[in-house]
Amino acid sequence: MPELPEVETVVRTLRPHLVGKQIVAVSHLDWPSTVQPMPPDLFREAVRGATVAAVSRRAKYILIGLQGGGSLVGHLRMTGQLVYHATPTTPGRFTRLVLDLDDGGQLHFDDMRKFGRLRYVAADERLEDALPDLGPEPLAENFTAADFSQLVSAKLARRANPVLKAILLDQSFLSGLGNIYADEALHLSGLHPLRTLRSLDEQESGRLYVAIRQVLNDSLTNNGTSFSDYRDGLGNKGSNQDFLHVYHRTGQPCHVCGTPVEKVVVGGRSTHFCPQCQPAAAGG
DNA sequence: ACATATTCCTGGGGGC
DNA sequence: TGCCCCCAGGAATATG
Repeated sequence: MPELPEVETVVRTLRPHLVGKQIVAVSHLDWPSTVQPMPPDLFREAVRGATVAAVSRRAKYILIGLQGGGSLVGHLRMTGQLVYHATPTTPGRFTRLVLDLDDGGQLHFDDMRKFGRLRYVAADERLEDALPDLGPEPLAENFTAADFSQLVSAKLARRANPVLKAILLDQSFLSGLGNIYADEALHLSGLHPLRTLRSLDEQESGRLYVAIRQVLNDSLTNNGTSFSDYRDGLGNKGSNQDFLHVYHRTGQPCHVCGTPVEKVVVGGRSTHFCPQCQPAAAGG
């Protein structure tokens, strides 16, 4: 599942191959929902002739800025892959969209499950209006422990008290974490996923902040987690799946204490934790 | 405000 | 071998 480190890796690997290139045609588009809400014909028309000015990331969104101010806003969801091919390549079984570039290369959007999107946002539309409400970037240099603590306080001040797993998945609270890194961050910080936000003391909040940044940075170093479908912008796997501590390790020994990893469902999401390293709050 | 269910999708795994 | 069922899950949406 592409989360912040995976999307950032895609952006970094695509950028040198896309910036300055002109999109000469949309040569394949077999799933209209991929470019919704714009009808496929209008998408082809809007994108044809555009030149890529920049490739960046906001939360789990891939932003391809175009000269003239338009943008392509991509989200890989579960199984999406945005891959640059240096030479024309026959669309695969799961290729939903192909952009032909003026260097003879192509940008393929492959997506088995069809949840991914690559939307065109016109120059006269505000990019922030095209994106949902998104919390801070956890890896931003100016995002400090104090900022995180403030974020928690603000949430609590609104009479909210979600469980930790749920709040870490809430993109409007903090952006970029998904199921893998939420579980990994809670394990690294020694916090049970069903602890509530209000139950955190200052030290635990600090540990969680450090752990979030640690698991994301570690995964970036490993080019992301290729647990199943994730590939970078050149089609290569990451290696962070070899270093996960709890995610998808149900029943296997905790790397820290040897206790079998447990799995529960929180908010409809499978949640993995070590009952020894991540004790439940006293009293339940 | 939060929890839960539903929708979108399809490959793959478990059960028989 | 081959069904059927159900699961995986990010995010939007609806309902309690």
